[in-house]
Formats: sequence, C-alpha cells, structure tokens
Amino acid sequence: MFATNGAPYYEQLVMQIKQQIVQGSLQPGDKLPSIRAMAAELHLNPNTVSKTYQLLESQRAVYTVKGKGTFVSESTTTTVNQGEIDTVHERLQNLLTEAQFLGVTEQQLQEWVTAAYHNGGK
Amino acid sequence: MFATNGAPYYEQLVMQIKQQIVQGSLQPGDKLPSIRAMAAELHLNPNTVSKTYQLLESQRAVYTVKGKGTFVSESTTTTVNQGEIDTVHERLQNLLTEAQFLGVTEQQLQEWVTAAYHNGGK
Amino acid sequence: MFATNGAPYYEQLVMQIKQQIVQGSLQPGDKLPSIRAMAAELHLNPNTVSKTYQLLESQRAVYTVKGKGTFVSESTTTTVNQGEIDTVHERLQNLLTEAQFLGVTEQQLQEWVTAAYHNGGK
Amino acid sequence: MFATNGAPYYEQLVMQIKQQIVQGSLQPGDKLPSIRAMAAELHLNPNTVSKTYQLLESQRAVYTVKGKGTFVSESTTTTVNQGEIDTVHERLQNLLTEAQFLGVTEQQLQEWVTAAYHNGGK
DNA sequence: GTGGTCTAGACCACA
DNA sequence: GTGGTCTAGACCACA
Repeated sequence: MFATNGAPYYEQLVMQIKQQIVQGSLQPGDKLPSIRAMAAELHLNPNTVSKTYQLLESQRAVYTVKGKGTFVSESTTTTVNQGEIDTVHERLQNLLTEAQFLGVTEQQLQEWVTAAYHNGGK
Repeated sequence: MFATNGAPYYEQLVMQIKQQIVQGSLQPGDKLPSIRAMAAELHLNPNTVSKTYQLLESQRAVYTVKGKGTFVSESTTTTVNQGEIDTVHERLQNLLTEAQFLGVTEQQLQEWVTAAYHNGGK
Repeated sequence: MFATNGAPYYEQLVMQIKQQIVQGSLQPGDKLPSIRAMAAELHLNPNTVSKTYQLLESQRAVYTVKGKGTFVSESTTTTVNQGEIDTVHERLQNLLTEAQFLGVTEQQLQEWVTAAYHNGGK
Repeated sequence: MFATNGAPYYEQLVMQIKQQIVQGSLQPGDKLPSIRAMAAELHLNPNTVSKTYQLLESQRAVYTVKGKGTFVSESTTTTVNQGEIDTVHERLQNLLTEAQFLGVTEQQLQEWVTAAYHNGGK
C-alpha cells in the first residue's frame, strides 16, 4: 500500500496529497476524505491520518473546520517563506550531489524538473 | 559545527565529502584524513566517522587500504545502478512538489540544477 | 465570512457582539437582530446564533424578552466575578509569554492595551 | 497536577516550558528532561510529552538531537514573524474585550503587562 | 459524522 | 538512554 522506503506513513501521505493539490486533482475548497475514511481505505490508524492532516494544516495546505471536515486551502503560495525555500534549496543540492554521483546527466535532471512542472511530477 | 536539522551526523558528513568529490576539491586517489584526525577536527565520536567512511566505501566512493588509510575512488560512475537512480528521481519529485508549493518557479529550479553541475552546488 | 482559526462560530460571534458593546456601537437597550435575521445575514445555522445569544445571556451581556427579542443589558460590570477575572488574568499571562517569545516589546503591548480601552480595540 | 481549564495537557505544558524560558529558569542550551522522565513526573503519557516537545520544536523554542535529548534553543526571537504577531494581537484584543466586560480597569491591565515583563508573569 | 485528545504499549533508529 | 513512529481503542466537543 505504501512504499517501504523508510519514510513514515504520515510523511508519504503528506507528499501524496500535496502532489494531488499541485497537479490539480485536488482543487481549493475540495473536501478531503474524513480521517476515518482515509484510514480505512489505506489500512492506517486514524491517528496516523490525523497527524497527516495536522501537518498539512500547519503548512497552510489545508484547513480544518471542526465537525465538518478538512478542506484544501485557497492559495498556498501567498506568503513567501524564504527560510523554507532555503531549506528546499539545500536539500536539492544534496540530492543533486547524489545524482551526479550516480552519473545522472544535467540534461536528464532538467527534463525531470520540466516534467514535474508540467504534469505534476508523474 | 553541524546543522541540527535532525539528520544524523554521519549522513551529513557523507554528503559533505561527496560534495567535495563532485566539486573536485577531493580528487581520485586523494587520502582522506584518518578517522581519528577527522573525529578530532569535527568534534565527533570516532565511531561516527568510521560509520561515515564505511558508508562511503559501500557506495564505492572511497576505498580503504588497511594500515594505509582511506582514499577517493577512481571512477564513481562506472556501474549504473538504476534502482538508486529511481530512488533519487522519486526523492527529487517530492522535493519539486515542495518547491512548487513554496512558489519556486521552474526557471529558478533550472538555474539551481545548472549551478550544481557547474560549480558543485556552492 | 468567519475566520477559519479553529474557534467555533458561536464563539467568534460572541466576541464580535461583545466588542460592539464595549465599543459603544451597541448601546444598552438596543435590540439585537432576530436569530433568523442574524443567521441569514451571516450565513449561519439559526442554532449557532441561538447558542450565541444564550451564551451572551448567561454572561448577563444581553437579556431576552419572549416574543419581543434580545436586548443589550444596562450595566455589564455590576457584579464583579473574581473567578472569571482570574481566568482572564491567567489567559493574559499565557498570551504575554507568547508575545515575549515573538519579540513584542513591553511598550508595544502597553499601547495595544491603551488602544483597546480608548477605541474598542479597532 | 494540571489545571482543568479545558486546555489540553500538551498545550499547558508548552506554555509552562515557554514561561520557564522567558523567565530564565531554563537557559539556552539547557537540556529538558527526557520524554519518559517528564511523563513519569507529570503522570502523563510519553506520547503527550512527545507532542509537547515537537510543538516547541516547530516553534523553534527547543531543538532535538536524536538519541541525545531536547534542548532550549539559543535565540528564539531572531526571525520576526509578523503573521504570528498579528495573531497574538488579535487574541489580545479579544481578551481585552473580555477584561473590560468584567470591569477590569486599564490601569490594572497595564500593571499585569508590566509584571509579565519583569518577573515572567508570575 | 467529524476532528481532537489521551492512554497503553510496542518497536525502531541513533548515541 | 533518547526521541520517533504506529496501532488499538476510548472519550469528548462541535455541526
């Protein structure tokens, strides 16, 4: 059900939902499945899904209305957070170093970047 | 001395040495500092440095000659490991999703990739 | 219409009406809109507005005359409730700790207090 | 052990630790009790303490070194976050409205603010 | 129905 | 020893 790449379930699920938002298959205002429904579907404990939703909320990707549900936020790029961008830049540099080690060409990487921006990374 | 970003020390050190190799400040055949010297310099436990060198060796980035020391390998890109490339690709996609969320433009990312390939990411 | 800050709607509405009373835009004796009118105007469920009015009434801020409507009370500060004052004091201390953490100066806070007492906090 | 004011345990504990930091009884670099020790002392579940520490870390008040422990951060006011300051300001206005309702004088409030800044709110 | 909190307790990685 | 993850399952407030 989930990749066994060492990343915790809640992190994998955060990324999965973020990708759906970036790709547009989840639109602003859309309601996410309830914690219980998502947990049942993915064979996860409700606590794990709850943690996922709270993480997404802390990142302003979704918002929660108690008793109603969790919804995709309107605009997720309003406030530019330079600190977070720097962190992503740093992690990217580490990853690019790895890629160079494995012999991935610069052209291949540029294509991956282009692909990510034009069809949501899939 | 090391970032408190949650990543274990040995992992941060692996990345640091890999960057030096990719950048060329460490050349094939160059001798790495001894485990004790490196540990003293970085205020790390020798066990941590030892684990670092073992990790680098397991990835063919360096090789160890008993009694002589640890040296940078000749060519690190001879054997293409598709599995590892796929892993890097997957992690890149996650990172690109994050970047898009933060409003980083495709052009900015292309520049980061170019920079990484032309001056080692620094 | 209402902030999605996690606070339940009825609580936000209680605060909004209280502010209008403290500011003086709602005077003692003034009639509040009917539950149905208020609910329609704010796109809320009548039950939510009803709960709001009941809460305000339980705090002596308004009183209800059956068949006539809900009105702002004459004096809201007659009976000093030390227990509630202690609660507010405690919550204030928590908030002041937060403010200090964020680097808000004592002078800035004093100004905020002054402003709240001289123009209703707006 | 904890006040039964409705606030969740982890939130009360977050505030308690923040106050100790603002007051100076916890200094930058100080090690917090381990999750298990704190949980035992306060008769809480380790998960609840863990959530507390993670909240404090997400607010940069403490940092965690895996396997070593959780420590008070160096400077907690480096990056001014206007958004968070606005949120505190807003909550303060609500609280001041409550205080006015209860008949708390402006002078009394000014004294509370002064006290909070000169002896940590106690 | 919906999310939030909390306990009990297991298992894991890192130092 | 130390923090991190996860499950099972209970109870609560809000809509």
